[in-house]
Amino acid sequence: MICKSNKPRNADATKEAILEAARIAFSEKGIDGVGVREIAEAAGCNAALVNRYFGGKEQLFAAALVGAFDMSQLLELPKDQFAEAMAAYMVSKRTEHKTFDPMFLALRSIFNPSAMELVRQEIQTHVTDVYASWLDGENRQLRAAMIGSLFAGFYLSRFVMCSESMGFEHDETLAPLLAKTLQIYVEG
Amino acid sequence: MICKSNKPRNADATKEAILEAARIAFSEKGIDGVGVREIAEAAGCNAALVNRYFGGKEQLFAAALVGAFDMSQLLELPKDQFAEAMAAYMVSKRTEHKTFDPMFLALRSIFNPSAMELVRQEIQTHVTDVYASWLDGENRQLRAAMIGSLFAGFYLSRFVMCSESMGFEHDETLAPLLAKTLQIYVEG
DNA sequence: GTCTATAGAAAGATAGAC
DNA sequence: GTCTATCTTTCTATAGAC
Repeated sequence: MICKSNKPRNADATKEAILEAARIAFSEKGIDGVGVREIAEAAGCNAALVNRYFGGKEQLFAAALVGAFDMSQLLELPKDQFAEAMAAYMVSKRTEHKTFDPMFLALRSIFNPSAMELVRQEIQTHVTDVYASWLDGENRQLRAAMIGSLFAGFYLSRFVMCSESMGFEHDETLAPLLAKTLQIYVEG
Repeated sequence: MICKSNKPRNADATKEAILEAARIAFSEKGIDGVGVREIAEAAGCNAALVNRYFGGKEQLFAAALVGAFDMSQLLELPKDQFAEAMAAYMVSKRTEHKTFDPMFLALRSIFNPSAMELVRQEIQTHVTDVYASWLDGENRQLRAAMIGSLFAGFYLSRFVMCSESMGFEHDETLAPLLAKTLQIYVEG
């Protein structure tokens, strides 16, 4: 039996283990679909420590969200290659169980009002604003938001709803369709 | 005080009241965000009747989903007017509290595995298949799914996440952007 | 630093009274 | 046909032992 008696351990290590377990659990089930007991168990510690170190479930979610989105990779490309590259990235993306997935982290908790506000701010600052300042021309914020919106809809259809019509066997026709769409938002 | 003693009422009327209350409650909070007690209260009856008449919460959700999607309006248009008309519809769409909204009904419950399966089938049959058979050319299923995906992403950004960048003040620039995107899927 | 134990609230479902 | 009462489970959060 593990974790039965008081462990002589490092608080930072425990805190990090809880955070990592939370990122995975929230990605998989959303903030309302997982309990602190479950997260604590995955982290190999007691549920009381979750509240001890993070103050509560909502604050744990906020901590899990910090730095989740990193857009730097794709935005290093020249603008005339972006649409095709992002389309290729989208169709090649796969999801695995029991892993941290920023898009799932955001999507699966977006209907919880408190979590939604946290997600909204994080995405605005670390996704939309970043895309907007990378774009040229008019209506950058709007076009940046449309890129994010397209990605979210795609994720929903393909990985959440598991629509047959968007299955992996259609990747070769899907990619150019996505690229054309993205090109509209890049051009403005 | 209302509904305190046994009411001499019609079972069909009660059942219908529960169903209507469920459509609104599920649209607003999703299947996991609302309890049967709350739905029963809105319907003006007792919580026990929900299970009595529908068998349980999940079956109530299934009943609420039946016939929720009706795409016939937009598909009466000629194909060369569709993209613009649908874009206009999308930007003009508003949501009110305490109303039945099919898109919210689907979206807000899609992360519940049982509800997701029901939603998936309903959308496949009554949305994607309908669009697909209306479209011409190759890859109809995929293009139809992309139209739905775009709509879902738009709904998420604008009405769920309430992104500033997609606020109503941008409708005039948003509409042509959506229309161009939709035109890609109509043309194929 | 970590755990046990429990308070307190809310949920889904059901048996049975009226 | 409708309601009351209750069983059972599950959840967040916390007090306090070790």
